[in-house]
Amino acid sequence: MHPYEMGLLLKQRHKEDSIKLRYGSLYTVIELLLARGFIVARETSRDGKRPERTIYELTPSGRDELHDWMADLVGQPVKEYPQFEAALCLLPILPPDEALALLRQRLRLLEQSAAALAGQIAGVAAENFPPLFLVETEYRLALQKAEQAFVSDLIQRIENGWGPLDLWRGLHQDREGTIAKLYQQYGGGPMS
Amino acid sequence: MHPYEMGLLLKQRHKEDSIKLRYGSLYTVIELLLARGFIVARETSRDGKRPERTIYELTPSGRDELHDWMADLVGQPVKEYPQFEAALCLLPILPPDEALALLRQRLRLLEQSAAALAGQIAGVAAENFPPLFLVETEYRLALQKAEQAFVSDLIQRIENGWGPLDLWRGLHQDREGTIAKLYQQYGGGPMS
DNA sequence: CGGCATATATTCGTATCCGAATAAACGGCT
DNA sequence: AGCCGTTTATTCGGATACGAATATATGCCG
Repeated sequence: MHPYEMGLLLKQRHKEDSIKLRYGSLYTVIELLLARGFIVARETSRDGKRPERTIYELTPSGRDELHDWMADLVGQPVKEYPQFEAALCLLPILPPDEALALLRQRLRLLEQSAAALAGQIAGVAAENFPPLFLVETEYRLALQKAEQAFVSDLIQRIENGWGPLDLWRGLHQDREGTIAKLYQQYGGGPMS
Repeated sequence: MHPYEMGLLLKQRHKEDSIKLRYGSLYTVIELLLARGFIVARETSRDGKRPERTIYELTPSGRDELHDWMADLVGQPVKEYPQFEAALCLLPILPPDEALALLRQRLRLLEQSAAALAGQIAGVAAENFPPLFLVETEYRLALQKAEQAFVSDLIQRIENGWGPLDLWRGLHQDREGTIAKLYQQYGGGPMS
C-alpha cells in the first residue's frame, strides 16, 4: 500500500475517530518504519505526471513488532494527561459561580456527543456489522458516560456547598497568596 | 517566580500527576509566554557562580488569557486519543485467546492502580484537606473505574462467544485480505 | 466545453518537545 | 578536611509533529 492509500483506508473505516491521523506526519512515520526495517518499498509507479507513488510492504520483523506493540498497548495501561484533568487541578482559579456555569455547559455538550455516539453504534449494529469492529466506539462511549456522571456529581456537590465554598469564594475576594497559605496550613497535605 | 521554582511547586503539590511536566520544555514555554506578553521578567539575580535566575511575573493580559483558557478547558470537551482506544481499533490483529489473556492482565493492573488512587484520596481527606484541591484525583479515579468496568465486561462478552468468535478465529487461520472482504461484505458498514 | 471544486500524492519548513548535558553549591559522612 | 551523592538552575541539539504549499488529474454543473 502507499501512504496516501493507508490514510484513505483509515478514514473510510472511521478509524481516524480513534487514531490521530495527520497527513503531514504520515510520511515521516513511514520513513521511520522503513529505517527500522519494519517495512520495505516493493515498487514505485507513476500515473502520468502525478507525484510518484511508492508501495510499501510489511516485513516479518515488522509483523513481529506489530504484534509486540499491540500486546503492550492492550496489556499495559499507561498514564495519559487529558486536558480536563489538568484544568481540574487549577479549578480554584475560577470563581465558583463561573465554574458552575462552565461545568453545566460541559455536561450539556457531553450529553449531546454521547447521544450521537450511541446513535452511531445503534445504526451500525442494525446493519448486522460484527461488533468486534466497533469495540473502540463502545469504549469511547463508556468513558464519556463516566465523565458525564462525574461532572454531574461535581455540579451537585458544589451546589451543596462543597469545597468548602466559602473558602473558595474567599480566594477571589482578598488578595493573593492565599492558596500557598492553604497548602502550608495543611502541612503534609497532598504534597508531603 | 523563576521556572525551576514553578516546576518544584508543581511537584510538591502533586500536580505533576495530572499536568505533564518536562523540565526541558518548561523553559521553552516560558519563552513563548514572554514573547506573547503574558509574563514579563521582573528581575534577574545570581547566587555565587550558579546559573543566573530570572524571576517572571504575570501581566494583566496574562491573567486574562489564563482566565479565558481555563474557561475553555472546563467548558468545552475536546476529543483526545488515548492509546487503548487506538489499540481496540486493531484488536482483531491479536488472536482471541491472546487478546483475552492481555485484557485480563490489564484489568488486574487497573484494579491495583485504582486501589492506590483511592488510598491516596482517603489519606489526604483524613488530614482534613479541602476536597476542592483533590478534585483532579477523583476524576482520574472515576475514569479508571469506568475503564475497569468496560474491560471486565469486554472479557465476559468475549468468553461468551462475542465477536463473533468463530469469525475472529478464522482471521488467524486462512490467509490475508479477510478483513477487507468483511468491510466490503457489510457494504455501508461503519465506513459509508 | 470552460471553469471551478474536489481528489490524488507528496514535500518542506517551521514549531514543538524533550532527554541529556552542564556546572556550581550543598549536605552529610568518615 | 575531603569525597560523593543530591539539589539547584538552565542550555542545547536532535527528534518529532504538523500546517501549508505544490502540482496534476478528475468530475460535474451550467
